[in-house]
Amino acid sequence: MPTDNGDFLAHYSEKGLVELNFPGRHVNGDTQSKETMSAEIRAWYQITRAALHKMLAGERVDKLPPLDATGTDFQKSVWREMQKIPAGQTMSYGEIARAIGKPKAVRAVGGACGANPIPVFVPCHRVLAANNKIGGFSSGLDWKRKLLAREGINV
DNA sequence: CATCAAAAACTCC
DNA sequence: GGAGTTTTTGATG
Repeated sequence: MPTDNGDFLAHYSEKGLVELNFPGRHVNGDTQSKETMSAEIRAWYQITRAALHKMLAGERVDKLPPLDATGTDFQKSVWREMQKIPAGQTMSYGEIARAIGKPKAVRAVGGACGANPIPVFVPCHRVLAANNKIGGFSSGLDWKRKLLAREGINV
């Protein structure tokens, strides 16, 4: 999946987008050409690519493919909560923890963010530490800063 | 399978 | 700096 920032790699199941990888972390082996994909996945691919371009351009994304992220109940709660963060805004790990009803699970929230298989669409980059510090990012802090800058957020 | 220990992208004093 | 909370993960019996 080519973008202005490199080639992303998407994984799909029968139910939707399972995983999205940043450029440079390619695990080759079981990639498929567009020709051998089902029509359904080709459609998702188009939507995914369009949404990705909008994200990288800092525009609001109106359409996303179905997401089929796998994880524990706790992780899915965290990811669901993060998807509710509007573009251009941030939350702290503590706020996420409160939002899912476990105010003291802040540390665990950090872990769930790190386990997020679909960065950008599940906007873990909009989650900062409590004192407005950048925290960490699984695919590199450069990406986090870049994505935040695109949305007009400065750290 | 059940249990235990250790670690984590945090927070608060 | 250091202690505290929750969850996940890998080792062990």
